[in-house]
Amino acid sequence: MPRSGKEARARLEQAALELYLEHGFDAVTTAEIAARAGVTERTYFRHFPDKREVLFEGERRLTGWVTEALAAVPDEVAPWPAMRRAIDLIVPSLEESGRAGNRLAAIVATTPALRERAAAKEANLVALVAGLLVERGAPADEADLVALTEWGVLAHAIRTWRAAPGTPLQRHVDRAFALLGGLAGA
Amino acid sequence: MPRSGKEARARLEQAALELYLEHGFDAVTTAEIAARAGVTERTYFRHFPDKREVLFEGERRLTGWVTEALAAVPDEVAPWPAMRRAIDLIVPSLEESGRAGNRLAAIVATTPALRERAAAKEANLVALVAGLLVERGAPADEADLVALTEWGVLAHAIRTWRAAPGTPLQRHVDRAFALLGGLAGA
DNA sequence: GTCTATATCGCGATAGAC
DNA sequence: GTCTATCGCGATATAGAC
Repeated sequence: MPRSGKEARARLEQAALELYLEHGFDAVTTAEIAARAGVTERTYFRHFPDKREVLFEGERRLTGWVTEALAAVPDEVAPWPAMRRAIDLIVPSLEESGRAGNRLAAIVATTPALRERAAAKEANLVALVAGLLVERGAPADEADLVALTEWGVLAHAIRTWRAAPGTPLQRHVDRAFALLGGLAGA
Repeated sequence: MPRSGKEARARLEQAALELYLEHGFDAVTTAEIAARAGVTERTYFRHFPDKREVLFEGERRLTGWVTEALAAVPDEVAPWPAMRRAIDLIVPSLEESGRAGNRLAAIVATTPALRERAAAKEANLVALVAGLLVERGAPADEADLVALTEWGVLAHAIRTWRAAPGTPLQRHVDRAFALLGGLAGA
């Protein structure tokens, strides 16, 4: 058996995803996940703090994308358009991970405990974005509002995209921003 | 000891709030809460599905306020201004429950498990609002975006209000909407 | 109301990896 | 040899079944 932590971690992720899809989140025990991954239950908890977290590795990648995207926008750009540009930058990555995202969303949507975790992750992301905007020189007040609103728009666009996957995500994003501009500007 | 369910429930709430404040959420067991409330642990779980929910009774009241407020706005009013008016209607109630809200926010902010629950509650509220807007005749798409954005603005205003409690909440709300209008409209 | 499953975590020992 | 991941065992508390 390979001793490298990475492999064990990857096998645990894979095993968890399969089992959760097969039997539903609630019907699966951490012991079963560990068994399928070929490690002990104790090892599971060394890699992941609880039964849920194993599903949110993709979310960690997302935080990386957001950070990079915002860093790629010149500091002179004001918070609102800066975040707007950052969103355009991460849209292609989001579009690529569409399949995996859908599969995950299906499990999460049906399980209250997972929806809680997902909601918290999103809140953390918004807080992260607000912090990054403040680092760029934005007032805390404005940074908070911009992060909250624009991330909300992106999340909304992703939802409408899932409902109409034929259209590119970027189109949905543009449409959502235009709609909001018309509503909030008046 | 009164056997009426309501009283027991209220004592459980009180006991939980005290114990969580005294020792922190993690250091308190449901058995201790039940003991202080003078009931058995089993009774705790009859009233609340888990260790966290006992803290979110206020949130339930909030959903009631929101529903009533939206119902009080004539159906002819378009989604965005309707929600805007509904927010103005619930601001006084929010302002009254300011103290309790602050005490609760302090516990929640320091405990990841509670922040998860709070984030999920907020997401549920947004979904509820979107549903109500759809019932009023709004397209699902627009309803989702309006609920998300305007509730976000309100949440933002509550945050800035907590940071500057001298100013009335309504002032913070108006300011936040004006700020968003300037940002998103351009 | 009792009983039990199971998620979570602490600790000392062991065994691959470098 | 020194890490560091894993193992094996045990303890506790939440949550749900009967």
